[in-house]
Amino acid sequence: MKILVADDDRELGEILNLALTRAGFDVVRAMDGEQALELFAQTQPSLVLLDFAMPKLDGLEVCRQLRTQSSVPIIMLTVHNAEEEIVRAFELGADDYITKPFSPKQLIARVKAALRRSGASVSSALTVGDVRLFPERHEVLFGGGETVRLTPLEFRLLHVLMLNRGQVMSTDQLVEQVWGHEEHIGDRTLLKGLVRRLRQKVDVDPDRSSLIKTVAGVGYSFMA
Amino acid sequence: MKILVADDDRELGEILNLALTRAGFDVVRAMDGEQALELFAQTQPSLVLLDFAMPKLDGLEVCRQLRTQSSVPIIMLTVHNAEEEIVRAFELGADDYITKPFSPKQLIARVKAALRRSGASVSSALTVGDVRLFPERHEVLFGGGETVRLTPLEFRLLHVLMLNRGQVMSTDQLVEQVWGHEEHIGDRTLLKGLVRRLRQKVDVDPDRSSLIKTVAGVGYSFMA
DNA sequence: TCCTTTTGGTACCGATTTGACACCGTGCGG
DNA sequence: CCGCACGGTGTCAAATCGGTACCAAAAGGA
Repeated sequence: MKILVADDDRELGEILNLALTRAGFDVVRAMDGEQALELFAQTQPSLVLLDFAMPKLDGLEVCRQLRTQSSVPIIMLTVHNAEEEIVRAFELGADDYITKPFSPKQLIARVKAALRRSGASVSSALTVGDVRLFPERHEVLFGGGETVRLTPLEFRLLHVLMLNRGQVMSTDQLVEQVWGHEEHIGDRTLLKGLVRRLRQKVDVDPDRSSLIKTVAGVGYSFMA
Repeated sequence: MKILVADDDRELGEILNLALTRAGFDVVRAMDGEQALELFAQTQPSLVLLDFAMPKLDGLEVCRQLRTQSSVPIIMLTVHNAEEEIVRAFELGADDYITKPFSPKQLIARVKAALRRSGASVSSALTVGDVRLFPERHEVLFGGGETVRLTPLEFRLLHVLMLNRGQVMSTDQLVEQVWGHEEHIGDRTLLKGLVRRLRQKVDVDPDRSSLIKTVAGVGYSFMA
């Protein structure tokens, strides 16, 4: 279970890191607000710990922006007696807050509680190489950050291929999983067309060989 | 989400009433301690705000009696420096206290925090970006302050979309959740019409792109 | 009741997506 | 050398999809 920690205080960050790691979480660290948003998009954590005071973008702004795209649990870290900040944070959709200083024990308890409340709304981002696919958003993101618009069938094909990365999928398997039913089995024409259109969108870099490898006489596989 | 406010000070009560209503809560008012107990039994609120000084039964006594029958969150309202009262209130099972005078923002934050601790769903008001939705009133409030009235179906659609912010909801999912059951599944016509009407009301700023993003071939998602 | 609001439904337009054809080059076996 | 199977490409028509306008039925309030 991944947790994104956004805090510019190196020392505090280390404490958080240690406590969370010891509790069995994977920690991803951001040192400022911009980086936090970036890492969120990349890593799709299950929970976010946000410090209020941060360079570039402060915690409130990060919170606001995260809330426009995700309902991930957000816990704010704040200094004592900052009522005003806390109120704003709740208004912007934060789930909880912890005042510094706090005990690691308390932190873990809050984190677990927030995760429990959020149910199992874990994001299932699929990453292969520098291609990331978000099923719940129907979106594909490249390492650089560019997104590609895919049609429903293109998306399903890519999804299937990425779920089975490295493995060769026979044409029949692919046809069945993409189109869903028997009628088209045995017909390679449709798959040919679809693979072509998908390659045009996905193979951004014309130098490198296609991400979708053809295995002659069998089918296709994604990446090597 | 209902909140019982027990306070004999008419002016203060109005402030409380307004602040809570604006935050999306339903307010039930009691003018004295007896009435508070009575209304509690009748309306079963999710939280109780209790003034210390009240006719018939004072706040402490009401608190004590409520605790014999319910674990509802209780927040006491007290004048400044009434240490003794505060200690007694906690002993009798109060969850939090607020000293008068207080800001509406602070009040809301405390109320939400108490509700959250109690395990109830945080707030009935749903905020995404600068759009806030009030379930009970079938109304949305924008950052600027303008409100828009929604019809029941429009409201349900927006509610579902906001609850799943950032995620793409398929047309079938939406149809099922808005209309309730199968009869209409597979029919996009109704949804088209509803989305259009909702957009007309919600997309106040004609410059910006619609808050309701259409994901071609799949469905819609709510973004700010 | 009458009038207003809300909802269901039809028709049409333009854009996108998809299915389907014919054709091309390559590699292989006879 | 020829024919053939296979995968890739160009192209295009048909189907689908989303948006809009408009209207009629249904529901709700005064």
